[in-house]
Amino acid sequence: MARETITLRRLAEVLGLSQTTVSRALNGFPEVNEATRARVIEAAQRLNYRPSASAASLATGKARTIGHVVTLGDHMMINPHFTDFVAGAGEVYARFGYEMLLRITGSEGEQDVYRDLISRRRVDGVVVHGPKTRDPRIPFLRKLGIPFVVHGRCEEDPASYSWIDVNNRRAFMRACNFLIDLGHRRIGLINGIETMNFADRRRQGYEAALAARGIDLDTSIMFSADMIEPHGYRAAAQMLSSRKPPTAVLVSSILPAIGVMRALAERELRPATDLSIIVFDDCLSFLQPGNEAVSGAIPFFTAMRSSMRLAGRRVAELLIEQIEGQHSAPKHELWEAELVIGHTTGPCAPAESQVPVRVKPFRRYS
Amino acid sequence: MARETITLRRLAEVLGLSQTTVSRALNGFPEVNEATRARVIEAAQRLNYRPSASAASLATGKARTIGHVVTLGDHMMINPHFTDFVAGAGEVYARFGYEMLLRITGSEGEQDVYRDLISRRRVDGVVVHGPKTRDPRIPFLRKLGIPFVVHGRCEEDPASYSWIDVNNRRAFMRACNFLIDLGHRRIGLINGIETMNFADRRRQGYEAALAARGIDLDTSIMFSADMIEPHGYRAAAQMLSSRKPPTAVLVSSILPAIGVMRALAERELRPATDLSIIVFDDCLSFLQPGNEAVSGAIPFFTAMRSSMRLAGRRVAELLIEQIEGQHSAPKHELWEAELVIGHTTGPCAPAESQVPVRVKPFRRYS
DNA sequence: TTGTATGCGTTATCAG
DNA sequence: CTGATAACGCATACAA
Repeated sequence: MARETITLRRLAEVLGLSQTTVSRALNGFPEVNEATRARVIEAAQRLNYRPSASAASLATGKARTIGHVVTLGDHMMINPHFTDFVAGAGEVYARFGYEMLLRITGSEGEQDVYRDLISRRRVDGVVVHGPKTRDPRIPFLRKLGIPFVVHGRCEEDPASYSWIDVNNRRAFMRACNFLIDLGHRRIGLINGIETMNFADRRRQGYEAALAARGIDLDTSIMFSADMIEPHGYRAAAQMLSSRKPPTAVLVSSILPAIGVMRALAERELRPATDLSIIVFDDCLSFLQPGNEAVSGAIPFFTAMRSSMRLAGRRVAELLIEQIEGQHSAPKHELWEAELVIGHTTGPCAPAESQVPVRVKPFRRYS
Repeated sequence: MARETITLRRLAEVLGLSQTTVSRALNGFPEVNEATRARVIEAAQRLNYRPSASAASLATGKARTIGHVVTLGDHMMINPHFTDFVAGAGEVYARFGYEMLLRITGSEGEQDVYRDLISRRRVDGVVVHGPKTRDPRIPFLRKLGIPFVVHGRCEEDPASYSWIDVNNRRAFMRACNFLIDLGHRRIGLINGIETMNFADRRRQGYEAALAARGIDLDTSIMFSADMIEPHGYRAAAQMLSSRKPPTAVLVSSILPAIGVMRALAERELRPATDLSIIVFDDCLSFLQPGNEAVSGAIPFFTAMRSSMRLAGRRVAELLIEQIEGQHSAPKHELWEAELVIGHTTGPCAPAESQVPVRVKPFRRYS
């Protein structure tokens, strides 16, 4: 029983008006008589009129669509952090009447995907996910002259485009200092893939903190791979089985941190007591009891925390501004992660510790 | 340096041909001279010509886009299983030249979203995610007369539309029988939200298996909520703290199962030994070491397993068939989940067990 | 305040 | 094998 689709022309016929007037009435032009406008709107609703997206797009030159290109990781997987980011962006798109286009792609020919999206005029702008330290996509998109916002940033010429990033370097420096203050001296690192700029900067923070306290690096307790559970498990298993296991570890995502927990359980070891763990927590919704601003209860993991969902929202807002506004200067936001103390950190065992330390759970450091 | 976008007309001018011929050459019409076709293709590539999506869509009436509407859960979250599904679907879309449109929505006014998508002709078809036992979306979409495929199915009139589903009832029956065979008599259930048809059917399977072996239901060890980590944790914590904890538990997703592990660790209990766990595993990529066909190694969790990614692929294929083909009859596929034995199941402790049982890990039952 | 005429960039019909 | 020409459904400059 599909009712025939109703077009602007038919709607105008029915109303005994011209297409122009109907179009203007519907699009809120001021010069329309309020009485006719009311009539038009009523009829449009009654007949369930909706303008054809492609016709509107063809006429205006705007697609009212934003592209997200997600690159499948080593494990042919979509980064699960993407889910929450997209949820945040989606809210904003809904509010402003934009659609979200998703392209899944392998790592080869990524640029072609962008070019394709742009030159077929399917999107008005794109969001760049997971920038590498040097990422050819950015100069490429700049050359194309299309609006885009980067979630994260690159090292080259970051002033020339809009981005939103977390201060990853400082976050890991801080987390590391916190562990050192607890008396830990042997601190492992389970990082993401370090061609990713965020992971690279996290390692810098870790190294800087150790260096500042005169602790030598030990690459045998530094790991880097996709942020998935098995990576955390394997890295932890290897460290815990070594002759000189670390007393604390910095983990780049809550997913590998779960793997660390598994490795501990397998050995009947306990977090905090036997191994202190701090994770970078993007507030993955499927691991949190509530929404992004997890409130009240003491979280399980001690974490540096920053919300993916919020980032998604903000990136979407910036991009829409850029698309609709006059060409303003690029904008940047550098967010500080919040340190939240949970149940997975504690003082270093006396044997290795220099000073006994006591910590109250759940203090927040701005 | 945004090169001016090149249109069919300009391309035709450059070539000294008519738009018609150029269009035909590019779209592979047989009546074009192969020499001219080659010339056209060469020029198109050189000038980087791409047809405007909206113009093509307007002319053909096809959007070459498929809509996915994802409803935010209680925790404002996107179901993480969605990620892998979408990765599978995306592969197929890429292969057939379709785009994927994603709409994030709250639970209210879901139907409006579909209506909007369809009547603005933004999509040629939609995928229905997470059908409830009675789901108004299905009759609604049928009435609209638009192509759609359901991932899962509803109870009402399932023959009237295309779907792909896992035999959830049998999967849980099988898992439950396996536990009973191991000597377990007190088996808990940590289920998804039971207005979802898949969760409802899983409970049916669980209940049927118990009933068949003369074991009474005990609602104090049956839980139902969003499939997230904290749900598994809380349910397990509650059961383990009770006077008569279960010796085994059936869990609806690997995420709450991780929560169960946390509850165990907290009490210094061990999986298999102290509590047997079987999970329904959708092969979430961020928890697996490899791709969907996790090969070789013994998995940690004993699981009923079915791949989300494969389901995404197949659903996309069916939908495209339906869009492009002649109106064929609805198709249905009911997949059987595979039982894979990992490290989280073992015989019931002698005190309660009737027969001692020994199990080899990693046998697969087709 | 309303209407006419034209263009947006394709595809498709019908001649040649 | 190729080319005019007319849709497709909307927006908008210009006219009234």
